[in-house]
Amino acid sequence: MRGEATVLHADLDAFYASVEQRDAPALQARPVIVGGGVVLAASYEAKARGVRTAMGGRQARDLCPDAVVVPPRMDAYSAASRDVFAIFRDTTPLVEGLSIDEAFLEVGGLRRIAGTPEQVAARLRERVRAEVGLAISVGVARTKFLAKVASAVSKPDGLLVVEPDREEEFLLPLPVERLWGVGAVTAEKLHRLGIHTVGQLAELEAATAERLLGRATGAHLHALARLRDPRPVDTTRRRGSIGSQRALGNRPRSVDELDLILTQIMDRLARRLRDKERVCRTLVLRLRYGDYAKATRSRSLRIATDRTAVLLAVARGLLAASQPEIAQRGITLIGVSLSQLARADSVPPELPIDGDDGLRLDTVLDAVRDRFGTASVGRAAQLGRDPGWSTPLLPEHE
DNA sequence: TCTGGGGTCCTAGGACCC
DNA sequence: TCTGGGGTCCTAGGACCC
Repeated sequence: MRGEATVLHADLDAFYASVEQRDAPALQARPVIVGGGVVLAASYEAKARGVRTAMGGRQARDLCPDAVVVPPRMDAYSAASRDVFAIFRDTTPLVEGLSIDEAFLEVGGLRRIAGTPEQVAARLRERVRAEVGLAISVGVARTKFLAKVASAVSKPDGLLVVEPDREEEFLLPLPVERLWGVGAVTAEKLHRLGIHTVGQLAELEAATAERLLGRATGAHLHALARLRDPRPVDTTRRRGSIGSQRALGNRPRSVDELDLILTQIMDRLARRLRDKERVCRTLVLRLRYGDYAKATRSRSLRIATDRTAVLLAVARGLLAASQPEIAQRGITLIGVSLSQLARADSVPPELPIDGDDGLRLDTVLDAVRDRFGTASVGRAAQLGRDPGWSTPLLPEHE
């Protein structure tokens, strides 16, 4: 006995590009590409010409020379996302955000006040269109996974309900690439075994899938292919990490140049941390060398923090340790992500905040001034405006 | 294909503790 | 003194998603 189709997956269409077309009438009905070096988003007019997300800008312009290329306006997208999520939450309290432009909504309890899930979905689409000016596709199904596949199949500007007794008919003929979690590598492994459809994957023994794809991935994908997805809509999920990165191109970078970029990244990240009233305990430095091979270096602190100066000191230590490798191989990307996030108020405020064994704010300010000139001190002062940072927060062996 | 920027989850070895 | 099992944390890497 299967349950009812009460999960909505709502997914804005070509989100960044649609916001650009909404805000600039001249762009409407024209191919639009957001992002220069790499395609961040393409309007459906551009997609029709073969332009795809993550494609190199050069290739995209070759495919679609008359496309309008616009730089991303993250603030506008964040604002549009907030507006849409407000409508989600006005529809049902049971909203699980997945990314800036998509969410799951559980609407099973709304029948008496708002109608069937399909009626709720139709009204949601109308409201997003009327109040925010964007097209949104919605899939409705018994499970999150099926709802997500349904919204993807319904695009653009679609609504698709997968009734519980039609699930096999809907899912099994689809290519395995449609499974949420099957990318290029996994698809290739499956193809080598002659598996191209979800139905073929479902016919395997679970143990076979696990041997082929790894225990967790194999078991998970095999369960999805057999229509098993017990995950409920989870409204309590919070972000587990935040990060920031910069692609650098191929030219050589001096130690000072890298340090400046790292300082900017840490400044931004720590401010985001504080804005969200969160602290982090683990810092991961991400590098991509001249040959585009990736590496990570991480350090966990004894005590979670949101202090720019502490985090910057840790990041600088990791970067310094990587400097010989960077000098030898070159560097094309630097990034940092902060993880093991917790609520800021979970760290007792009386923790030691001003060590006496080095690393004082004024030392950092001096260093910043020496390196970048007095013009940078303003920002450096702001970046260290919270005086609470010290070596006691660093790992003991530092 | 000469390659963004933001995330999630899983694997695996070693340290360390009981 | 030696051996063992179980659990957690740290670090590094990889696949995948939008």
